[in-house]
Amino acid sequence: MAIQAAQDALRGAGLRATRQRLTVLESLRSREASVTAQELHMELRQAGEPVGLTTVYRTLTALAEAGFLDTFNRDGEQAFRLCGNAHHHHLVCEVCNRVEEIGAADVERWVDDVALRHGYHVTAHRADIFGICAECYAQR
Amino acid sequence: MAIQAAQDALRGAGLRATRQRLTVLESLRSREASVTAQELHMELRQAGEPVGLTTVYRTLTALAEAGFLDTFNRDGEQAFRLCGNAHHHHLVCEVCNRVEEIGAADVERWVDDVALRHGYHVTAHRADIFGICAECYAQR
DNA sequence: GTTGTTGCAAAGAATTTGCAACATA
DNA sequence: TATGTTGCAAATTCTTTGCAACAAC
Repeated sequence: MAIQAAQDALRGAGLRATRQRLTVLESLRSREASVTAQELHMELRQAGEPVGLTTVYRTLTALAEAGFLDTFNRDGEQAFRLCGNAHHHHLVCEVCNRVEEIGAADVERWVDDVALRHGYHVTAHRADIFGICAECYAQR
Repeated sequence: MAIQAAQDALRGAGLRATRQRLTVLESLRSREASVTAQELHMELRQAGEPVGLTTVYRTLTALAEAGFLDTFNRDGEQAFRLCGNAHHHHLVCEVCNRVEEIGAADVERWVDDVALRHGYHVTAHRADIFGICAECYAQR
């Protein structure tokens, strides 16, 4: 995502393209792992591009609501990761927090089937696999 | 779960069968929805069987670790629900928090398949469907 | 009796809110 | 310039811990 693209993305979501938001987006862009607000805030501070903790929280929440970020629950703490806009599922490394998006037509079929049988009106679903990636596994 | 069964369950997990723990188990027993520690604490207080909030937290955590409870993340707050000991997935009503356990052989196959292809060593997986149950949907 | 458990009060940690200064469009 | 945004400090909320009294085995 170039700076231009990031600006467009923000504006598309009705958000002003401020330095802070662009900084957050840029930091998320090159990242395979998910991050919490606290982690991101600290990293930006150490990188000399400080953004207030409050702003990090607000930015991550806004981006997630706009559909730019996926959210994960990491031991009570909320973690975020940039994602495409399409629906997908995840393969998460519990050691390095890397997140891979995986397609899952099989799962979609299963979801529809189960909901139909139980008379539920589906609003969302989630299918994540947690494990240790090959790299982290080799280092133990 | 009779009182005797509850006592056995606790002892099996290396936990003493105290009044508080039996009260919590009994309250979970007849419940279709998940509950948070705060909710359960309040309900017990109103029911005239008070258990300290700290104890509710500790009991729910211990029971979950022992495999008696499933845990859910309800908007940042942790919710619990009694479950069988076997592995399973969930169909969750977002209005009344009712949780139905659903088998998912299809999902298990998908999990193994994806992990294999990505070289991951699976530690856990989760597949939940969120929606509105027929009952709640009718009342809107 | 010994050891695990309880529950209060206090501490901790993540997240949200009020509000005045400020930046974007 | 008008309105959205920032960031500090303070408030909230969920959860955990220290510790002395207490209950289960």
